[in-house]
Amino acid sequence: MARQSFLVDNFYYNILNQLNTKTASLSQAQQAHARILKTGYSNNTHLNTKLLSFYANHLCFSDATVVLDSIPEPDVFSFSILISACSKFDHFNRAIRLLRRMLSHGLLPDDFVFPSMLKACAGLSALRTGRQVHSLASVTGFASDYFVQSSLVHMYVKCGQIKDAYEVFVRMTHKNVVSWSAIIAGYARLGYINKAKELFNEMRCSGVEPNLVSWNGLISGLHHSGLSSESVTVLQEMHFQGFKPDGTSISSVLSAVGDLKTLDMGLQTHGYVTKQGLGSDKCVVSALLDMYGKCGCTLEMMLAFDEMAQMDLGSCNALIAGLARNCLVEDALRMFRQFKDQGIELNVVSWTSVISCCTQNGKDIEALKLFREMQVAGVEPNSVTIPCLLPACANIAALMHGKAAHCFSHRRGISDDVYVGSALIDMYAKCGKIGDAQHCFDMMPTTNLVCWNAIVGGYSMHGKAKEAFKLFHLMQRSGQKPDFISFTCVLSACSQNGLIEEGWNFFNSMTREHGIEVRMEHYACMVNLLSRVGRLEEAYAMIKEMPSEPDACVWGALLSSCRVFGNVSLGEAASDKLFKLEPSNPGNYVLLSNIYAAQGMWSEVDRVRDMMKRMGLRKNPGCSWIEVKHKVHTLLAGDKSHPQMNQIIERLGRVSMGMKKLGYLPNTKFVLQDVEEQDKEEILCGHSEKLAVVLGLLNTPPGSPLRVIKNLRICGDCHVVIKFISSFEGREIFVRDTNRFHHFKDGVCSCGDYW
DNA sequence: TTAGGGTTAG
Repeated sequence: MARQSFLVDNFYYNILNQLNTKTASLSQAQQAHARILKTGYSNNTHLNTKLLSFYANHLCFSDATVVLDSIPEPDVFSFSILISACSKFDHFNRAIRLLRRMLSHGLLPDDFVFPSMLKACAGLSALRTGRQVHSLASVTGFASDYFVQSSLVHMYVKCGQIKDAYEVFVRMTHKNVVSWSAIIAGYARLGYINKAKELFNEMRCSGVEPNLVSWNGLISGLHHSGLSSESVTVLQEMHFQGFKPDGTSISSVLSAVGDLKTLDMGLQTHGYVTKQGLGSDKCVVSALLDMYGKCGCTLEMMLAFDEMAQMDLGSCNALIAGLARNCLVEDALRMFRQFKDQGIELNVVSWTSVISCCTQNGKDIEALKLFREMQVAGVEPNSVTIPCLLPACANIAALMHGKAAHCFSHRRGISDDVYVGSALIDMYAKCGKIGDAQHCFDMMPTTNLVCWNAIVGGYSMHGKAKEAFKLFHLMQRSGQKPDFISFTCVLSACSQNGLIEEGWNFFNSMTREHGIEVRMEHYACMVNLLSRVGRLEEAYAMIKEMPSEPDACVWGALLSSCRVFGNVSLGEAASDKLFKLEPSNPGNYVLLSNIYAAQGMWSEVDRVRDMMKRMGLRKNPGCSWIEVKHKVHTLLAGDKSHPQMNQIIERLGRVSMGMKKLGYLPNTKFVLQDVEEQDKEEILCGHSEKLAVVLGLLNTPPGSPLRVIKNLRICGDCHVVIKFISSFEGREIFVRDTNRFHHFKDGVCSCGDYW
């Protein structure tokens, strides 16, 4: 008996020794686990607790869950070990799932579980769950616990609910430097600089001296709220007060300096980093690269990267982002591949950076390929990756890929994220599925400005002005103030629908009622609106009164309508400006040429062609064909015995010959047949600039009937087409290029295989 | 096993 007891004790201590968190390896722990199961010790509370703790602190959450599952009646302590580890290592969703499980066992959290739970809610910005945890803490009497209160302040701050945070804070009977720092950082993070500074002084008056963390909280808070120059000032003040900036202070400030693009200060800070020996701090180095990248100093950035003492993933990511930021797309992709080939374990930030780089530079297919590669590499996309990927789906109308990303977000529990939700709304709207966009919006538990703008913009894109206005007003009633983007959306809806009165109301209320400065895009919408209804002179007057020099969008809007309404003189005026602003854009020349063609001014058409030749631009024969065909349409609709008819048909023949040489299909006969049977009209063109012409054909004045186009086959810039889907309601549209095929019918898009 | 500050992706 005594011998057996000795063996048991020996076994027990051996196992405990094997589970010593500091010295044991994972395989040792797994061996110990196997021995426990084999020898029937799986009911031993002490051993199970040790195992749980080991697995949880080594991030082996699935093994830890197996242990928890094996405990017949797990107690609060078992749960709290796992929950606190999940919180500590940022596995916040898992922590919340565990709390729910714990509650289902009839167990209530204690003063150890509550802070971990609140940290998880803070990390996820999960306000609703955070409030539930707060209620539970009140009911169970833990809401007055010192640690719980500090965690509550932090949770509300991270969820952007500063009033709730302050309410908890003022009720705290014992405020220490931790709670003070949390509330100060909170106010600073939300941009309340005066309140943050006031609280900072109040803390000192109450006898609590700020520490380095308090200062750093203020600095980073100000930077995050966009008050970068204030954050630099606070750093200087902190230095003056005798606090030596550490790596944390410098990382924040370097990021702020980058935003301010104050290279001088960046160089000085770099000097401080070297002098203080902070160059081995990984965050500081990443921030340094980021600063150089933001200041456009890619060479200095590369140099700083090469000088790095130790290879660091964060710095690799900062380098990729810096190259991408400076439009060095190929370099960014090359570095990414190089890091991968070197065996550096790229993380979600690396993959997201490079995907975002592709999406923002027109490499949509590449972005989708990288996303797939990322998943094959076993890197889990997150709530930042999805909003970076979705624009690629939207740009090429890859609805199936978009839907897959939606399902993925749903499975991973990130579809509630405001950025994911907004990107989904935008993707569905651009793929012609406004109903699905609305559904996504309706399903969002919390909405912010970005979500509202996405849905208002979606309806606007679809030409559904009434719905766009309704949501715009609903947004304001819900307490969300509109910004300049919201106004661009509603003004765009007005311009698409020729709603002059509403357009002026929105335009005038922007500054008067909302204090929002009118930007170039708002003027472009108004000029577009006025010109599309034929008020070309008014549009021109507005352009002349603009406070800043109009850009190509503004002049382009006028020129397009000049073509529609056949206004030669204004068209020439707009073209003159556009030729200076965009000398290499063939679309502008084509539009002017169209205006001349519509008037039978063929010598002028030739003059434009010569201009293009001189600029080295090739006018695609497809444009000429459309241009002439348009003229034939117009004439046949009116007087078939028009005196210019022969001239036009002759020209059409010449154009057709030119097209034939280049492998284009139509000939005179075909076109004339086509004119007689307008329902069978088919337009073929090659590149995106021609697409503008095709769309221009459809861009008839509001109120006039749109010509019916049954089949529209376009090769090129699909994104532009998708924006116009609403105009094609009830029609079939084919969008093709060498890699893919899209078919739109009744606003529904189906795509062919990509690769 | 519990609370506050940092860089790189939107």
